[in-house]
Amino acid sequence: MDCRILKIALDTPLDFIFDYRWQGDISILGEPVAGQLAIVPFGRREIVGVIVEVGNSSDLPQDKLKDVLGIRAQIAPLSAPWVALCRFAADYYHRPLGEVAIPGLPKNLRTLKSTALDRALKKIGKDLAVHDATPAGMTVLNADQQQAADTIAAAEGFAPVLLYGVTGSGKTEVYLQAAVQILMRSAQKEEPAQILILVPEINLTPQLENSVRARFPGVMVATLHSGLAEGERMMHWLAAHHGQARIILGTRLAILASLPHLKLIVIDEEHDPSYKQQEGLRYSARDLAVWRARQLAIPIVLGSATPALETWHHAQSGRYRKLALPARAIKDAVLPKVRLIDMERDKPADGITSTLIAALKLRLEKGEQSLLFLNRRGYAPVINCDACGWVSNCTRCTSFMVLHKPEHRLRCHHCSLELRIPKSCPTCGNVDLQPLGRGTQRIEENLQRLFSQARILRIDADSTRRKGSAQAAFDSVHRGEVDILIGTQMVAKGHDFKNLTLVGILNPDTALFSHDYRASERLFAQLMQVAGRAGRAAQKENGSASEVLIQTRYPQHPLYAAVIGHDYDSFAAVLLEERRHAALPPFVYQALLRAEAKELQSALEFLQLASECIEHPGITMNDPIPMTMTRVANVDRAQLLIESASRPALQAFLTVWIAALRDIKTRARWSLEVDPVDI
DNA sequence: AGCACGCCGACT
DNA sequence: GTCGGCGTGCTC
Repeated sequence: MDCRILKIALDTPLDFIFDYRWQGDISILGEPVAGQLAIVPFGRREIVGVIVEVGNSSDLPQDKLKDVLGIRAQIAPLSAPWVALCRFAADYYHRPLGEVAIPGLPKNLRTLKSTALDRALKKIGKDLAVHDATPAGMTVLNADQQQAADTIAAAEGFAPVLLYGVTGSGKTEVYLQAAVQILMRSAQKEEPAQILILVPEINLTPQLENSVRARFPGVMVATLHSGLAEGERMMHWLAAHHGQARIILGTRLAILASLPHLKLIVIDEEHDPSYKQQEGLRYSARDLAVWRARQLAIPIVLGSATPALETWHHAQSGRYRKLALPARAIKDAVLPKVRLIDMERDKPADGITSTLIAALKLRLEKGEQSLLFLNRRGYAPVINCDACGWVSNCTRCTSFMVLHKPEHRLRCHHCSLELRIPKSCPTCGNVDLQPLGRGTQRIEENLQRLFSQARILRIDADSTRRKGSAQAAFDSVHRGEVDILIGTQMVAKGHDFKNLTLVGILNPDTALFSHDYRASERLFAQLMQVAGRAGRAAQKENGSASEVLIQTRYPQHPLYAAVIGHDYDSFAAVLLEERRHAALPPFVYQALLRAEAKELQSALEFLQLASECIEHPGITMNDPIPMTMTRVANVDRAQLLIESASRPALQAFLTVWIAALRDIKTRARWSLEVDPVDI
C-alpha cells in the first residue's frame, strides 16, 4: 500500500513540525492535502494538528513514526494564505507554528468523534439557503463620509487607510458603506466576498453589532469573541471558514480566523490597547491585520479619533493614506466644551470639587444625564492604620489590598486573594483603620449623600459580574432611568448616551508622570473617548451645550491644553518628536525577555546570563531589572529590554538568541515578547 | 504544555 | 501499608 508522510503542526511549546504516517485508502478517502486538520496520537494523548506538507519521506526512521488517526475531511482545508498568516505570526513572535494555528480552532474540531461537527455542518447548510441575499442599498451620508467610503471601496490592491475622525463623526457609517459597495460589487461579479470588522470589546459595543445586522438584513453576520459558548463558536467559525458569513465581527482573536474570501478589513478604534494580546502568544491584532491585508492585496481601514502613534507616523510619512472626517456627522451636534477645574484653588471634598457639584446640580435640574469617570474600582485603593503605619499590603503581591465596602472585603486586584475587612489593625490593635484615596464605590457613596433625590448608578467590573448585568445597566441608562452614572473605563467605550450632557473626569493626573512612556498617549485617547460620551446626539431646542469638566492639579499641563482644543494633531506631533529624540518606538524596535521565579534572584540571574550568552552587534542590551510590580501571586518577575534601530536585525538576533536561551540551565520560567507595550 | 514515572513523608 | 508531594523526561 502507498504510504504518505504528513508533516503536522501541533499545539505544543516544542518548536518543530511532527511527521506521521498515513496509510488510508486513497480510492475511498482521497489524498490528504496541506491545510487539513488531522487527529494524531501524541505522547499518551490524542490531539489535533494542521497538515502543513504531504510527502513520502521523513528524516526519522519509519518505526519512530505513528499513524494518523483521522482526517477532518468534512470541512474544507484551511487555505494556503491562512497557513502563511500563521507561519508569519509564528516566525515574528518566535513561537511554534502549532501554538499560533491551533488554539483558535473550535474545540469540537479537535476530537476524533465528529458528531458535533456533523450536526453543525447540517445546520449551516440550512442557514445558507436563508441568508444568501444581497446587502441593503446606500443610506444619509455627508460628503466627507461618502468620499471616504468611495475611496476605500475603490481601492485596488493593498491599501492601508487611516480613517481619522472624532467621536460622532460617523466612522461606522463609512465602514458599512464601503462594505456595502464591496459586497454589491462581488454579488454582481458572482465572486463571494467577506468583510472582517474588528472591535476592541464586543460585549461593550452591542450597538455596532445591532447596526451591522440592521444594515445587512439579508447577509449572514458571524461574531467571533472569547465570550461565545462552544457550540456558537463552532457555528460562527464554520460559517466564516466555509464562506457563508459575509460580515465577520470580532475581537482581536478574529484576526486569526479562516476567511477564504476576505476583501476588506476594518479595525475600529485601532489605537485601543485591547488589540494587544497580553498573555500566551502576545500578538498585536492590528499589526497582523495589516500583514494579512498586504498578503491578500486588499484595503484595510484603521479607524480612530486618536490613532496609535505608530499608525499616525505611517500616515504622516505617506505609508498609510489618511482620510479625515472633520465634522460630527449628526446634524447640529457640536464638540463638547472641555474645561479644567484647578484642584489647588477649588479643593475637593470627598473627591468632588464644588464646581463639579454645581454642574451636576444644574444638569439634574434640567433633567439631563451626567457621567463621572474614575478609572479605579473599589472603595479605596488601600486602608491604613494611623497609629502604627500599617497598610493593607497583599501578602502575595507587590500591591495593596483594595477596600471593597459593599462586599465587606479587601481584595487584591492582581491575584485572587480576598479577606474580610479587619476590625482592628493586625499589628497594633488600633480599631480606627482609615481608607486612603477613592474608588468608584466611594464616589458613589458621596454622590448619594450629595444628591439624595438623584438616581445614581455605578458601572464597573464589580457591579457587572453577573452575565448580562452590564447590558442591563447600560439599557437602564439609555431608558433614562439614571441621572448620574459613575464608572471606570467600561463606560468610555462604544455607548452613545443620547441625553448625557455632562462628563466629569475625577483623577486623571497620575498618568501624567508615569514611568511608562505610553501613558500620556493612552491618557489623551481615553480622555477624548470619555469626552465623546457627552452630546453625541443633537441638542434639543431648549437643551444646553454639552461640557466636559476635568479635575486636575496641573491645569497648565500641555496634555490638557490639547484635550481642550480637541487637538490630536499637535499633541501627536509633540509626542512623536519626543519619541524620536529619546529613541523610543516607533523609531526603534523592541523585544522584552521576561523571567519569573520563586526568588527574584533566580530570575535576575537568568536574565544576566541571557544578556551575556551571545554576541549582539547592532542590538542594545539593557540591564535586567525587576518588574515594577515585582511579585504577583508569590512569583517574582524581572525583565530585560533589548532594542534595535533595524527590525530585520532585531528579528535575526532573536532567532539565534532563543536557541541559546534554551541551553541555559535555570529554574526561572521565561518568555519573549516582540513589540511589548507595557514596559 | 500535558502527562507519566519515580522516589520520599503523613494518614486511614 | 498507601495517598500524594513535585523533580525530570518525553512527546513524530
